[in-house]
Amino acid sequence: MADTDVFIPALHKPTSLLPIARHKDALLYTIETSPVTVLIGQTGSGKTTQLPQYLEQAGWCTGGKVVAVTQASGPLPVAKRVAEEMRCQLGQEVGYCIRFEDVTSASTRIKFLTDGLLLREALVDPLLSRYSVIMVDEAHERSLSSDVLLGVLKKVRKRRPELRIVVSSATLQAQDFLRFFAGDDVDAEAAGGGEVGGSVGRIVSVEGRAFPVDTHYLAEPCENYLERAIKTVFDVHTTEGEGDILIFLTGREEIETAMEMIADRTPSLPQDTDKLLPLPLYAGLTTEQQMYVFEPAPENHRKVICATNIAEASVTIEGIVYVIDSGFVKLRAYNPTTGIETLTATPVSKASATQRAGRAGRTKAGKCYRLYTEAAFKSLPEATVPEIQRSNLAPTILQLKALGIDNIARFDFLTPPPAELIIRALELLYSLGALDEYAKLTNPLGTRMAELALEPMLAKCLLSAPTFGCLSEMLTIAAMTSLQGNVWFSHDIKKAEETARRRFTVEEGDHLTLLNVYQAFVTKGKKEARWCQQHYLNFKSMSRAVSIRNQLRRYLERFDIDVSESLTGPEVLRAGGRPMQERIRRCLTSGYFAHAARMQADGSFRTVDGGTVLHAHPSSLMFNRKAEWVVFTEVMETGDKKYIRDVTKIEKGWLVEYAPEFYRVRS
DNA sequence: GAGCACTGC
Repeated sequence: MADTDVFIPALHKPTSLLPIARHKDALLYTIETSPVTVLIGQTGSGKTTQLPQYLEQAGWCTGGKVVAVTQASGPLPVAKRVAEEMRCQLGQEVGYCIRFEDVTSASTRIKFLTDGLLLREALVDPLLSRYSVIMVDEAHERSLSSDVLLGVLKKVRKRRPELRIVVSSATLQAQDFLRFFAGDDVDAEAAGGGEVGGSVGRIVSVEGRAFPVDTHYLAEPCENYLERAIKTVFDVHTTEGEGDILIFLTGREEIETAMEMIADRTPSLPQDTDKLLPLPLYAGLTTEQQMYVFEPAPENHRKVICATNIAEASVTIEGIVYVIDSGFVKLRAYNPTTGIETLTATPVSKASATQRAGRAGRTKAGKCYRLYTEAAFKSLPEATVPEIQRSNLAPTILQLKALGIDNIARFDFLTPPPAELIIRALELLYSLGALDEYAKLTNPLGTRMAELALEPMLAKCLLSAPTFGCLSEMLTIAAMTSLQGNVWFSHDIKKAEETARRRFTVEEGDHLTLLNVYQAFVTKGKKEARWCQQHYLNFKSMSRAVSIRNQLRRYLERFDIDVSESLTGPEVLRAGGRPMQERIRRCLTSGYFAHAARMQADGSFRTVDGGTVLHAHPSSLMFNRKAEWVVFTEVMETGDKKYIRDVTKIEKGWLVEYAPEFYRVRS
């Protein structure tokens, strides 16, 4: 959760002491004379907070121009700090922009925003003409949107030679970025390291302010890293000095096991030693639950934070002196042949392992214990495979098309995605009617789908809803399914939660149930937190659904689509007397026909081609109900099972009715 | 019987 960053104590140190201050003149000179600057700046160098201020002072904001800094996540804390340093009110000279919050004004000169948002701005202003400098922060993390943004900026630069691009990166990938922007430019190809460069770009290095970290490896590979991690915790605790411990694990289940193991073995500690305080940290926790890891340990206690990858870059905790690295991370990948996403524990990259170790050296010299051998470390890949090479590219391609980039194969990707990913995405977009047979964006369907902040299949449902007469309902369903599973409160409550959920159940499936939940929330629940608590619903998620729904409604109004708000009562939905629920299910079929499956005698499902066995996710109504044909919003493979989420009953005939071509090809 | 991390004019 992005707003956890709010709890990180600000580093109120004189800014003149930050390492970057010594490089101010050199940096400004490089940016002045070179269109692209790759800034190598370690954590604690001050690059994100100081450089924008230097640029503003140096006159890069004259004539109403703006310096933009894109962040992978949570621009608010950085913007807040810079506003404090500049002694201005947030939203005036310094502002930020996230999905539902535009805290900027006419006087904003430095704007922090997410890279996804800047890409969306390019839809309206393709040359991003209000910006004099665009800094892409943490570009080495290689998120899908920052990669696409860099490709777009490369194009923009050719038509706006005065634009300055700053790419902030870790050491490892700096040359790649420079080479990318240099393109065919022979000059820059010769660019060496350090502070030299060619005509297009230069690299500037700013040292960080981290303490040394002493890294330890296992002599022999271990069989069970969880067991080994716990042993290491107790070894550190009994033999090493003060300081908290951070363990990198792969997921919630592992974290819970680790915490139990620590608690179980704590009694074996000698009476007079300090106690261990195990704390969990993963994205699935609420903001309140995450807060504990930021609080100092009570007297005579040592914190042991059991975290997922969230602690690698997104969340910073002060006071960590010992890091224990399992060497694994769960990564999402997309299989273009089956169209199924997988979530599997994978060995980390060297870059990741280095970043994890660095977390031990933020307050003083620290130690990192890697639960694998040095040989194993040496055989790790240098960097994680960039998202763009392992994602469903349908949303990305739709966006690129909307930006006027028609030839996707020739688009300048930092690293090109595999052809199969592009082909699969083009096929899907064609079958949805977003692209024509020449792979051109259709109008109005394709252009509207690209503008909606929804994944393509859902966007298609929403845009075809008026013809089914269920627009208001589909707006709600689109908002609710975009939340991705945080609607119900955690499953430890079990029985009570099941009973609560049953009140909202609509037999035809999860989508209609979610619609029912939303309608109850805004009517009976009066959008109140207390009502949510009574019904085991996540108030934050429900409020977010309201925001998303409003945003989607505004899009539709802009498309001149009539949005009359005639919410259907649950009685009508449940009566089953065909009207609304059938129209909604037909509408869902018109967008999710590629996600259809048939239930087998044993309760599992098979895809239409019969090739893949799927299981209803235990959070789905269809987990313990009978259906024949269904459509679903998501399929994910974890462990050895493929789970479908948000499942709704349909009629077989509807598939052919709404996707004749798609199903003719396959039969 | 159960999901890494972010995010969208």
